[in-house]
Amino acid sequence: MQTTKKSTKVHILETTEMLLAEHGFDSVSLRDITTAADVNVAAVNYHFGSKEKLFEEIQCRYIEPVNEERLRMLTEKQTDGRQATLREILEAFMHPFFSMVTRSKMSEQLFFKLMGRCITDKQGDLPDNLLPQFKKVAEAFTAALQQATPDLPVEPMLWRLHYTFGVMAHTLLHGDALKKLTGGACGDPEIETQLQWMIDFCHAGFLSEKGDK
Amino acid sequence: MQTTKKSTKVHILETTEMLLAEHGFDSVSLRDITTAADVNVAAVNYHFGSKEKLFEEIQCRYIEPVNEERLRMLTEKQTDGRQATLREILEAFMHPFFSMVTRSKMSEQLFFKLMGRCITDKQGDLPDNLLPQFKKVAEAFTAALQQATPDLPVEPMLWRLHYTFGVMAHTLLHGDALKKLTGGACGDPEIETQLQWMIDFCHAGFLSEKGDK
DNA sequence: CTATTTTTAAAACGAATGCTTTAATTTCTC
DNA sequence: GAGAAATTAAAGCATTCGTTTTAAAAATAG
Repeated sequence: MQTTKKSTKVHILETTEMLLAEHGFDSVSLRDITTAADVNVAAVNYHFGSKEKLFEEIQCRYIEPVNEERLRMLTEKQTDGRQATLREILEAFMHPFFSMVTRSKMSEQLFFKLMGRCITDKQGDLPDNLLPQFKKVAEAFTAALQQATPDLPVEPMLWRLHYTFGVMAHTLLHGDALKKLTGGACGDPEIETQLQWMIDFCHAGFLSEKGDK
Repeated sequence: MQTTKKSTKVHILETTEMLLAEHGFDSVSLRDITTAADVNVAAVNYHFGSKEKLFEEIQCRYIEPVNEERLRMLTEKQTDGRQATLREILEAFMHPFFSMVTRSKMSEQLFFKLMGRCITDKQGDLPDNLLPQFKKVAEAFTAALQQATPDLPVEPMLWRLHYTFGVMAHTLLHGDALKKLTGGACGDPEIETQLQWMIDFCHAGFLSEKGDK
C-alpha cells in the first residue's frame, strides 16, 4: 500500500499547490482541486480529512524545511562563539525560500508564488504545529540581529526585519507582475542575482541612519 | 434625491470597506456585506449594479486621490528644472498612502489594511479607469528615480522600486501582526515615525552598492 | 392630495460550496 | 484465485453564493 498508490495522494497535493500558487488560499474550491487533478470529489476528504487539512499540509510541507534551513544556516555562521554578520543573517533568513524551489516539481515562478501566498494569505494563522518552530526562528534571528547591529534600538530593528519580510514576500508573489508591468524593462535576473539584490537592499536598509542623506 | 437618501449607499460603501480591510477582497460575500450593513440583499445590486462594481468603486475611491497626491508631491519638488532628491521621491511615493487616512472614517489600522489589500489582492487587475493614471505615476517616478540615481542601472532600479512597494504594502497590511507577534516589543510608533523609518530603510536600500559591506 | 419616481423588502432562482454516504471497483495479502 | 482492505465513483446532503423578480413602501414632484 506504499509503492504504487502513493501517487494519487501526492498527485492531489501537487495539483493543489499549483492552484494555490495561481489563485491564492481563499479562492480555490474543493471542486477546483478535484477537477484539475482529475480525481473524485471524495478523494480529498478521504486522503486528507478535509480541504483545510490539505491546505495545512501544503503550508507545512515547505515552510517547515525552510525554517529548519534558516536555523541551520544561521547557527553555521555562529560556531566557536563567532557572531554572524548582518549580511550572513539576512542570507540565512532569505536564501532558504529560494533554494527550496528544487524540492518542488513546479516552475520557479509558481513555487515562489506559493511561498508568497503562505506568507501573506495565511499571515497570523499558522497551523498549530508550525507555531513553536516559527517562534524559535524569530527568537534566533532577532537575537542575532541585535548582536550584529548593537547601535540600533530594538524597536526599529524589529520593524526593519518586518520590512525585509515585505521585500521578500512581495518579490516572491509579485515578481512576475513587475516583469509584465515594465514590459520586461526590469530584466529577468537569475534567482541568485535576485536574492543578492534583495540582500543588498535590505542590508543597506538595516544600516541606515535616521534621516540618512 | 441627493440630500437625504445618500446615506444608504454610502453606508454600504463604508461597511464594505471595513469588511474588505479585515478579510480581503476574496473572502467577503454579498451576504456578509448586507448583513453587516443591515440592509436588504438586493440593495447592493440596486445601488452599485453588482458586487464587483462596488469593489471597484472602493478601490478607486482612495487609490485615485493617492496617485494624484503622489504626482502633485513629486512635481512640487521639480519646479524650476530642479531635480527631486531620492528622499523626496520616496516621500512622494509613500506619504499619500498614509496621509489619506484622514479622508476615511475607519481607524488608522483598518484603513492601512484596506490600502494594503488594494495593492496585494488586486495586483495586476486594476479597474480600467485607473490604468492610465497608474501608468503615468509609474513613468513619472521611474524617470525621477533615474535622474536621482544616475549610476544605478535601470534594471536593479526597477526592482528596488518594487522592493519599496513591498515594504509599504507589507507594513500597511501586516503592521498589526508584527505588534501581536512581538508582544508589543516593536513599540507603537506614530504614523509619521513609521513612514520615516520606511523611507530611511528604502533610501539606504536604493543607494546600496553591490555586495555592500 | 395625487401621481411619479426612487428605494426597500421578501422570496426565489440556479449554480457552486464543503462534505458524506452507499456501493462498486481496484489493490493487496495469503 | 479467494478473501480482505484500500480506494474510487456517483449521487445527494444542506448551505451559501451572486443575482433577479415582484410587490410594497417611502420619498419626491406637480
